Amino acid sequence: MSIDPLSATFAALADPTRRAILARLAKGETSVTELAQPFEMSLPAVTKHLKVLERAGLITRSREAQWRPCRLAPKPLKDANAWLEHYREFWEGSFDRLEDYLADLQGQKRPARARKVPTPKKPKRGAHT
Amino acid sequence: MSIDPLSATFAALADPTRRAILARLAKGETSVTELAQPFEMSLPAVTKHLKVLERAGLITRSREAQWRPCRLAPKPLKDANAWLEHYREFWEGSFDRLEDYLADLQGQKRPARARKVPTPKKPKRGAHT
DNA sequence: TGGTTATTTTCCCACCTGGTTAATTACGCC
DNA sequence: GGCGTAATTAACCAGGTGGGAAAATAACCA
Repeated sequence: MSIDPLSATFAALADPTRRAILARLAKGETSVTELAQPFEMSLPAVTKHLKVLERAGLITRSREAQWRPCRLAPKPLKDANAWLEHYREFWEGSFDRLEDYLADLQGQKRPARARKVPTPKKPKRGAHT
Repeated sequence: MSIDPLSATFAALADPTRRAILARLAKGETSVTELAQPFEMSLPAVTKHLKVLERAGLITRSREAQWRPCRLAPKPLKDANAWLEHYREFWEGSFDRLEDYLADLQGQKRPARARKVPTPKKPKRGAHT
């Protein structure tokens, strides 16, 4: 599995069953059986999902007699959000040089768009000193 | 692959290489070769990453002579953020009944925590009518 | 038409994932 | 100790993913 926590978090979130589990957990701590209730899958399958969530640090588990209740843990969600936040300016419409080539898109009939592609190493053939 | 877009998005974000590609793309559209530059991996490997990102709708590709420049697309990031936002109250410290059992955690020496586990089906044995 | 550059496709590999069923562990209770 | 409930582990399968090397495309240039 992924070494870095952020990858583990996103990987854990990349499954509808696990997201549903988190949604349910946001309403309060529950047992595995309770958690498995709304799904069509077997209990072991749910256990595996919980393990993924636990490895990602998204849930913590305690022991209460023979129950292992799960509780939502905030940190990974917070970290994931922090990463996304980093791009907020982007999806909200105002960017760095992004608006530059967005504007460019509008007027892509103009020959001015020639600078769009950085042309990384084209002139390497004879002038790369 | 995942049918639902959100899963596809999170799955795409669950890889450091792909996140690095997005970070680079946030600074401006570039070619595949340029994008592959900072990584140790082969060009085909990068192509595959781009395909994952494209399937998730995180990038769009155009054609500029023999280059297929990639551009960051905002929607999936926005949607992922919207999903996370849903939990913001949670990681920021004030929740529904969450604060209930968080407070409970603090005083877990008190026998009051007996209600912590919902005890889904325990009393079924003789008094479940 | 042939050459050069950019990128993708194909085929290969090892490994993780999501699911199954069957067996096993962990408690609490009587 | 033995039963019942909660949950996990084990073994297995299909399929996806991340990587590589080599070959194939695509588009421009001369």
